[in-house]
Amino acid sequence: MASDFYERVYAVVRLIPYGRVTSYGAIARFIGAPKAARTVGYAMNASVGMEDIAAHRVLNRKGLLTGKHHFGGSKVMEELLQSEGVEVVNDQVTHFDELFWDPSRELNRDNFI
DNA sequence: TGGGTGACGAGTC
DNA sequence: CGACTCGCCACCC
Repeated sequence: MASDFYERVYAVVRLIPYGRVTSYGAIARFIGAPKAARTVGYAMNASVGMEDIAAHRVLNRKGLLTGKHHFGGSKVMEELLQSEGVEVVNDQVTHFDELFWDPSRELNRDNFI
């Protein structure tokens, strides 16, 4: 079975609203492992193939599509975001600060920890 | 068991 | 600003 850490990551990713984005670090903070942002990315890598995991809505702290190469194609991630109305230019989400969805601010931590 | 790795982030220069 | 370095932590040989 997947580790509890992975389960928490997936649980948060599943709650990212349509057309919104967040960052690996934000998820890491929310699940109680603020220093494990890299591991969150590792967990997302393992989520490739899970259709209920919107991994394309998770970016790095700058709003850069750093994980696009893990989507099977270099443009798949960008197309998924654009299909949700998220504008992407040069592998970067425009208006990232407005589209940013912070789980530790929008969610109740008590439901996860 | 030990060591390398990476879809990151923060600090420095 | 951008480019570099270092720390972090779960996971895979």
